[in-house]
Amino acid sequence: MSENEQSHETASPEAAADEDAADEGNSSGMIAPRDFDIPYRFEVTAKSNDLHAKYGDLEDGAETGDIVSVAGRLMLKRGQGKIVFGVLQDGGGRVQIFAQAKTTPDFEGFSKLMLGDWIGVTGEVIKTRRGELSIRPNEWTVLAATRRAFPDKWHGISDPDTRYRQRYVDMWVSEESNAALRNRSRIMSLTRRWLEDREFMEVETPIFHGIASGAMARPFTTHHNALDMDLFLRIAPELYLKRLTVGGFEKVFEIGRVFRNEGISTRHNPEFTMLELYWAYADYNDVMELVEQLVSYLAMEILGTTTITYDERELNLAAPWKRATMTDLIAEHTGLELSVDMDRDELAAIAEEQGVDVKNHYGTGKLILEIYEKTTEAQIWGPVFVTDYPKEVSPLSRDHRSEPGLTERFEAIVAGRELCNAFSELTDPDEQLARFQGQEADREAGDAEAMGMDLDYIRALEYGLPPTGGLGIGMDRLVMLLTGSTTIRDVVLFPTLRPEQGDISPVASQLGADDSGDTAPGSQT
RNA sequence: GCGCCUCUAGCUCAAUUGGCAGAGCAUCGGACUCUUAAUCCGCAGGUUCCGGGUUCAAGUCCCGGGGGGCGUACCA
Repeated sequence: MSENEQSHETASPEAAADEDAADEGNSSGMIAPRDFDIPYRFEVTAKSNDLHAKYGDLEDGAETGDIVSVAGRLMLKRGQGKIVFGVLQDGGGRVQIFAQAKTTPDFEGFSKLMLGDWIGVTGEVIKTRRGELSIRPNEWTVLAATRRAFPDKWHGISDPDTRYRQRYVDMWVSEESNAALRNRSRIMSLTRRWLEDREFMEVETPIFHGIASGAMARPFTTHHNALDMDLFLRIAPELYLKRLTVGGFEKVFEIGRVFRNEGISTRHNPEFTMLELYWAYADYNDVMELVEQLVSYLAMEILGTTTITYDERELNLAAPWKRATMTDLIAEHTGLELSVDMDRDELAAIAEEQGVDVKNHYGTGKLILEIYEKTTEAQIWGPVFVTDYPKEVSPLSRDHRSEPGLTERFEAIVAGRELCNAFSELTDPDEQLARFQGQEADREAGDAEAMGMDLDYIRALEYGLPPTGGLGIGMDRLVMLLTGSTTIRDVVLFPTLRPEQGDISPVASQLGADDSGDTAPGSQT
């Protein structure tokens, strides 16, 4: 690139003499428009963290003669008369800009930059006498002039509402937010590569489903006009992925958004990211090994260790993880020896004693699950593979090879929370049909989350599904674990919130009052 | 859904029993050639979330509404 493209002796910002705008600057946090020539591109040759890595050992006062171009946001500024110290933050970190009056073009303009302005700086890598690695600008240019005051340079934003609504600011002023969100991206990327290295193939299945099935949850409903039909946003990709196994894709996975119309909490966002994986010829034991290896690999890559601290407690993610059956864990935590073969009413009485709200249609399997969730699950720090779930609560899992009434299903519990759900898949169409019918009965008994009957899926099974191990991992929760986040909103870029009311943008308010109300973009079709 | 908590300047926070709405940072003006949240001097900045009520007087108390947080229920 030529010098002309990125460098112009920056025009002094002619603050608009508009008095309204000036008033705004004080009362609303708005900054009057400033007049800069903004280039169309800027050639960056160095990132701050690379500079620290390369030049960290320079002696105080050293000059390198090396010219670099950096770009980012001006986060701090310290005027010192004929020197201005700026701190530029880019995608990697921060580096100081050492601007002297005698060497800096338009020094006056530089000293008037606002915190939050984007700038591009070209200059020599030096270390100041006081030992701070710096760029001494030969050229600089504004890349974006902020129209809004940045948050407190020390405290940042603490109001959670503002952090989630204005993530684009939170990301700059909260290092923890920034790191967690970047690590989320790395975890997704590492997971994909790890699976691809094991010959799993990534696929994309429909998000619009005619039937809400594959999990137990309330769906979101929408409508397609041309087909004049209601559709559900998927609650799980499971049944489509197993159709692909029927179709001969032996190792498939999907990482995608699923939608559940349920409560919002520190562990729940209405849309969240699920990894599902199907592995022909494998069983749930194979899947357990895969999970513990994947998670310990990710911990090593992200944190450099498998011994992590979460919620102030230590957690060892190194493989292999403990395996224990649900009933053994209940016995361990409560002393209760339970079995799906017990008398239903006897079990119901025990469940009531444990505080379970027993419904009439609950069988022994559902009662055991309820007792487990009430007494045991949250107590498990883990990681533990909880195995052998009752058949009654596992409509897609294959019967246990040796334990009647149970299935070959497991969940991994880490820090008292479900991290994944997996099983040896049910492959028999007659049995699957019977399980769906059981779900229909539950629905009629008032269970709004019962699984929908999917006859095309039954037809697919009629063509033959080989033995298959399947897995679903809540990726948001995995990211929480590996980033130390105790709320899912800290690992979701834009968590679901109620829409904001009122005057959000003074810039938009300049539009005619008639235009600003209910005419949302896209509302006309 | 329900319960508890919370909302004050652009940001972070004060304001005693109900008694003149304040500070730091940012902004604006000034000083300063090695700062590190620079420092120093000065100016300005408010629908105390919204709407009612009680009171001589409401940021504060009461009622209703809204946003958010936490817990709980459902769930991953």
